[in-house]
Amino acid sequence: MQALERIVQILDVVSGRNDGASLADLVRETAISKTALHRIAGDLRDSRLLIRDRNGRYQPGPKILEWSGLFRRDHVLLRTARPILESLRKAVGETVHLFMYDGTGAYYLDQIESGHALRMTYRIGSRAPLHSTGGGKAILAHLSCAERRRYYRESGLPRFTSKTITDPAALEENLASSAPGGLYREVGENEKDIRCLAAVVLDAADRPLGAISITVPIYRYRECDQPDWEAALLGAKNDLECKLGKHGEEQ
Amino acid sequence: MQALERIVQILDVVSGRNDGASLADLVRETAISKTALHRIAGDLRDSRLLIRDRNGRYQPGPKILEWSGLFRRDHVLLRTARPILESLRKAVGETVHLFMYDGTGAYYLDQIESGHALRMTYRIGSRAPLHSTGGGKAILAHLSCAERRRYYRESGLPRFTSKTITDPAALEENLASSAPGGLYREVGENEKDIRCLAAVVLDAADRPLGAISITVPIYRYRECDQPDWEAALLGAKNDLECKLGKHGEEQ
DNA sequence: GAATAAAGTTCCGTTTATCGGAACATAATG
DNA sequence: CATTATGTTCCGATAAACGGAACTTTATTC
Repeated sequence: MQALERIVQILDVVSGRNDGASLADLVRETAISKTALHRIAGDLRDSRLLIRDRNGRYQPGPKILEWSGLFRRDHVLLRTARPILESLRKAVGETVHLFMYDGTGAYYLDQIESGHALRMTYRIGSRAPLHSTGGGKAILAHLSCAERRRYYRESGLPRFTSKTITDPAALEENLASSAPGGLYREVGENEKDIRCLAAVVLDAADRPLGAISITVPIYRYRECDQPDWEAALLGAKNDLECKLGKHGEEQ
Repeated sequence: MQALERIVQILDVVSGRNDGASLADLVRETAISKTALHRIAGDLRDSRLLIRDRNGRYQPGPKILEWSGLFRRDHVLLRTARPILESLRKAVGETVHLFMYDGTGAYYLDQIESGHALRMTYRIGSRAPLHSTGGGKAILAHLSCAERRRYYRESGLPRFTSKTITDPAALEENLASSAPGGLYREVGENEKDIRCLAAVVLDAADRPLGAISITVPIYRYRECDQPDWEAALLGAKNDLECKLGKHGEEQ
């Protein structure tokens, strides 16, 4: 659908800038003709997906908030996980993430940032690679072999840093040698100088719903914290799985 | 644009339900053919605006979070107002709202709910009528006569309750007789048994950016609270206007 | 577990919604 | 005041989207 691709392009540009985009900006940053942009932007405005500020620049519109507000309010995983993430964040003092797996890939569903000035921030809703992030690896390890192979093939295991594992065989081995308790480590594979500890979140049928992770800059990492973090993370994982009805019908 | 209208319809239905929508649900709730729905929903999935859960039902996709996350992070008015709304909510103990005016209408930009079981909840991002809500009236009163007349004409001043003011002349008079300090009252005009106290938020050129309001169920309203609320609301309004750079270049 | 109904998917000729060039209008810039 | 950048309107051509019909798969009923 051509129209949709263009709509997405436009909204990506507009929401990716701090102070919106003018029509000319859109002409430069997309491959869409000025005429079409003018028309589509007008239509997006009618649908309240865009608004024009007093300088005539296009800004994200309230419709997006409407959709996402409902999203946030009603999303079971998000709503259930929030308080658990908050206690985890409080316990470890570092950025924690909630990943969601949707059958083809994972994305950041929620994030609570560390209090430190230097912290890891990703964009909520953006894609997380499965092979180079802690949460992604935790999920990958709990897919069937067939699904894993399909991911290897379709993604091509792109390299992000010098440490990214881009060889399927090496990745298989890495996944098999997980940390105690079914936790997964990742050291600089997705982003230089960042390490990550993650646990998968499974449903009643042991299929991965997503993952929880703790992310920390490498220089702030201390070996001695590790046991506490592992315990806290495992606690959070179990807590969340229980609340989602995995281990018997509680709650 | 037909495609866009359909996309919006589909996402409205999907995000308006608690547990997503099946294709058949969409066939029932929109006037789009099954074939087209199937195709468009597939395209929306490719763009990550929808996902399919394990029951095959369509759910809002991460792209929406991505767009709205950026929206929330970067929106000046929202970010600036948040802490102010929080203290206001704390001071009065009732639901507070932030309205934004975008040149043609107003919408709920943020909301902090009261702790009470019975509270007023609107959907963030949804439209707020200008003539029947406290915040709307505060904004309306600060538009030029021409803009106000245009709104009367275009909206037709629809009636929501028996108390809604639907006559332009009566509304003009109502707006002229505002409460002390430039505050606006609304009693059951938008929703039965709900009353509201609101203040406009102006920019450096005295044009309305939006409004702040306190909303309370009529039975919980006590005359004696009024002076405190008025003071708190005026304080919040001034605070916000200062932070936005109205009264000289502070901050 | 066969029969029936409902939901989901694919195919393909038709049509209409969208496309973009060109010309025009308006606002910024030097 | 000339010049350039930006925003807007018009309109015929075209390909992108449309929907009916047929088909497959999944659920429901007896």
